Amino acid sequence: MLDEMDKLVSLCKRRGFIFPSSEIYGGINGFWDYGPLGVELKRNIKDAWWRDLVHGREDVVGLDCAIIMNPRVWEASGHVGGFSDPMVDCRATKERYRADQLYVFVYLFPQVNHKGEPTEAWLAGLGASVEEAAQGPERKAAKLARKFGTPEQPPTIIPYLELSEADREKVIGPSTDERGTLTPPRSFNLMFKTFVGALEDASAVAYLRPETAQGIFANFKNVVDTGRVKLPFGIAQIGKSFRNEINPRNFTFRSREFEQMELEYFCRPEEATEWYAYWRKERFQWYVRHGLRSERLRLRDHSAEELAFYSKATADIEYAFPFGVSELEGIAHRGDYDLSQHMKFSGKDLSYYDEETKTRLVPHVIEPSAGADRAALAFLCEAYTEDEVGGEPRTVLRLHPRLAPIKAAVFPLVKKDGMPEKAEAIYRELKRHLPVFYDEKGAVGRRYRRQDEVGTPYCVTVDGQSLEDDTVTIRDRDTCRQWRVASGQVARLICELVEDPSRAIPGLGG
RNA sequence: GCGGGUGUAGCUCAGCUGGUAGAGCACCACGUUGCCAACGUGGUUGUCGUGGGUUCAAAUCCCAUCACCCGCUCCA
Repeated sequence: MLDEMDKLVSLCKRRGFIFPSSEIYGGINGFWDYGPLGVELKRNIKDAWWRDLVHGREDVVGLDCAIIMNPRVWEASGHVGGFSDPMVDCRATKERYRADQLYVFVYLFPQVNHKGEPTEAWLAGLGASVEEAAQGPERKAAKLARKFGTPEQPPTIIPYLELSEADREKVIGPSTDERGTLTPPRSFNLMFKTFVGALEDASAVAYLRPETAQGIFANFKNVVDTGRVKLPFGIAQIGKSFRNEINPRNFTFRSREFEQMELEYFCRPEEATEWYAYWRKERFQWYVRHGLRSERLRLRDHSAEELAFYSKATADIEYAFPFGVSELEGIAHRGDYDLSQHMKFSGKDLSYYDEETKTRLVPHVIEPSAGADRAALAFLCEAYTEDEVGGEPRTVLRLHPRLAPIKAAVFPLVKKDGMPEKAEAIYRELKRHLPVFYDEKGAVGRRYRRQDEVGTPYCVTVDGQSLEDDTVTIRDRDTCRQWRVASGQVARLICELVEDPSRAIPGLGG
């Protein structure tokens, strides 16, 4: 029995939504390709976001930055320095520790060794603080004390990162009784590194951006100078980002190349809390409006301990995927941290002159940062449904019509009596306005089911009556109900339905 | 990165202790059919993940490698 995620992955492959990248060469971990239907779905998600956050508003402008930027951008943002935590592995037990959470306790026991020196014990403990780390070594030291006598004084405590190479060999790891099993700290930088220009030396190193946000901050002054924007205002960007994840997992959820939809909303410091509350609510509602209606959608505020040091408040919009509750979008109140950092590193003044108060200020920023691929995956998971029609099982993607890759399919009921010709004419007319699909093969029931499986919300069928009175039926994907409309009205009706499915009015005509 | 599992047709999978690769569904054509996965007939599809080794002979045994899944780790 396949679980829900397996079924969805299988459907995505079978119907052309998502493929493993470079599959004919065996694939590559953490990268995925969107097929003919997947690209439409993802594009629709991005379009919906752009339309709602940029075109539909008067206070947001768009931007499209280069993926490769001056490396100093990532020094200012903290990605080069603090982006990755160095890790230490235990060769004996295969445990892995964060190096900054390893402390070494050095005890001196009165019993002397062959050189006449006191016996040393280098015991590593693990914890976010020295106190927390102390427990393990204390226990081991107590054991040793029975053999070598009570330690002469409290232990010397050294963070593992500060140990010399030679001293590391003396350390007994938290999970062993053997010395020298810990590796040197190794850092896993999550940024993809490359070289700009022909020479592959240190001065040519550049990074693929790990987020789109910094491009917005780096262009803040340009937009203020040229965009005729006034506080409060936002700058939006959709684009690819890259993180060399240690362990990509869960289908497309954690990929090494992914697409972000980020908004940086700049405002006066005293209004920031209000705007944070606004965007926190607004972004949650956006997912609800596009079909994540169920209790599987959550809004979770970060606790004080969880907050990044510069953030005044952060909330995650989470979705209960089959593989667990995971983040779709984070809304962060980042204060003036980012602009201040770039002022410091670039030496440029990024403050804003407020005409109203006649003062200069560094705006605060609210950052709703969403993953387009994660949204696509959530919408697919939410839409995937198995139900019964006339006693037969059916797989249907109940995607919001605005997101559906194909908006309507046009069928002749059977392939004769001029029905195909009439259906094709309707198809061509519809295709001028919307992505639509024509199919005349096999039984009509099978064609309906095929469209259900890829989420096509409406099917238009030309039947015997169509040839007499020039009407056709429109079938609704979710209810399988049909109603009859004049064929000349089909295009307008489908367009309206895609924008607002609640307008469906069965009973027009007959 | 570590440990465990898996990899055979487009999808789901069978293929035993080595002996000429299969099923269901899907897909295509023709006929039939006239509104929810119908039927008949015919047909297409695979370097058995990849590379190497053992063997007269490897989907099957061994080694390596890649990918996916689960757990650990990580997720600024």
